[in-house]
Amino acid sequence: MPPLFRAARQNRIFQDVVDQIQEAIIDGRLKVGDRLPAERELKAMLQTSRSTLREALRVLEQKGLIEIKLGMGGGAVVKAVTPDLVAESLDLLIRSQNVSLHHIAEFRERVEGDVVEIATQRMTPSGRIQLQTLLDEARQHANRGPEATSAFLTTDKNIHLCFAKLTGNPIYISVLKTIHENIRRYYDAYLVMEAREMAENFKDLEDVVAAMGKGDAQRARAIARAHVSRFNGYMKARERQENPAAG
Amino acid sequence: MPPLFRAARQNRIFQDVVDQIQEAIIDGRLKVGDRLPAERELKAMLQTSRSTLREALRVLEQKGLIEIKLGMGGGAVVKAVTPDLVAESLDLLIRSQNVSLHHIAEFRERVEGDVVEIATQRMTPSGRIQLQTLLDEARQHANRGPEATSAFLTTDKNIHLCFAKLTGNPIYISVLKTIHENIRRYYDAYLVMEAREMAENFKDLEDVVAAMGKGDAQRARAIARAHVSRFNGYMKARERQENPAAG
DNA sequence: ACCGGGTGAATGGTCAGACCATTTATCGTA
DNA sequence: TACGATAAATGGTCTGACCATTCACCCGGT
Repeated sequence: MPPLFRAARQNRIFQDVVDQIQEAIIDGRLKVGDRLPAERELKAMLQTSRSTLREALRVLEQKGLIEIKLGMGGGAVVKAVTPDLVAESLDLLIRSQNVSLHHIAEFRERVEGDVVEIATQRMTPSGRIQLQTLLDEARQHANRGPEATSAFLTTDKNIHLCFAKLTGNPIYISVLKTIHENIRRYYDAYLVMEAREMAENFKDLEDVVAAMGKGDAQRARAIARAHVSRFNGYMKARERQENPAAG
Repeated sequence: MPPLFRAARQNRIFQDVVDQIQEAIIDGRLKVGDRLPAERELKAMLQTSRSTLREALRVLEQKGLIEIKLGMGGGAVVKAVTPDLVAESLDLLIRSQNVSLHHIAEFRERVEGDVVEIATQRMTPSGRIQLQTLLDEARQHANRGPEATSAFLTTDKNIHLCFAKLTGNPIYISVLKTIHENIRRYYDAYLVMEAREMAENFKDLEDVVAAMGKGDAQRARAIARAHVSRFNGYMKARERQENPAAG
């Protein structure tokens, strides 16, 4: 077996270290949960200094590839890559005002429609049960009125994520997770739903699931898209209240 | 005016430094193009050591918030936040999740359709010119036959990215960039197009652009989707040749 | 035998100071 | 004036030390 790492050489040595470890993770020589050698060992393996090595570890940590724990028995552990970093970078884009809520909304509207369409074709018995459970949950929150807005939104999100899981396509799952993480910030900041709005939205969800149950993918798609569109409408209305000039 | 930075204190000091500088960038106290003080000055301002400061700079660089240049007159310069990091992290996610070509293809087929539909509604004069130029390029590659497969694929990619830019939605831009980067890995590995296939594909592109020119968004969408679907068909065929059992 | 606290070792986090490599400005000379 | 040598500014790397946190182990008391 070849050694896990070779000596690091390049203009920026830490970049070479990053590349080596990242490669090892992506092609599976390092698996999730594996622990990297201690810094003082690694620096010997890579024939570099500890500061250089640490800069590399910082980058890998920021990329979400490893997690570093303190103290004895701590160290760098290979992490499962999650949509978190995508969400974070999207968040940065949004906050630096290069992406607006409108952009996310436009994207989401179509993606959610697609997801529901595919999910309908791949419905499973256990999926039916999960959706029914989530739907019951949503109904209860909706009945409690505006004070339960946050709880309702959480269940709403979980229903959409359940659709995504039904597609079995990890891209849809990651993309939808990312969107919901980002969009939720706006909802929490601005959105308190009126009882009527909650009822409307709950009915949307109910209708989507019903259409999915009948295997009517196109109808499910259309309702889902309208559902998301309605949500976006609420947000636009709230935005106009905040900043009428933008309307 | 308050000092730009305060002394850094927290469990992980470098994290505090990252936060401070990031805040300064996001809320506009540091603007794009601004140059940060030299490391030896910054470390004094933040009352920290140079190694700690440098770990923070590595993180900010990785986040795409600053760019660091060597030599005299170099240093850390605030960068415009671009969708690149979103694309990169999405890429990481896809690569580490063993996402199959099938998953990418399924996603791409629908997204490309959406993109073309939106782009049609937002066509610009300069967009028309760019597309026409790219189309001419593609025609030339197609005429050269199979040996020009790679060049044709590159132009094909550029045309799709041009569609994405026309949407004006950075999310579509980063998503499409990522998709093409990932899918290209498969194409380069397997795909050599026959002359007939290249001709078919070129005609698809020509038809899409024509429909877009007439403002027929739905027709453009349908052709684009079929175009991508055809591409995916080629790949599936090639996969079967490699591994008949999977067919 | 068991429990609890103390203690030390492993490990990441920080620091200080030196030197190297790259880039640009400056100055002197042809 | 033009060009080349030189110096200064700046990031990149290295070394070695010490601090802070965590956990396993051991010892003593019950």
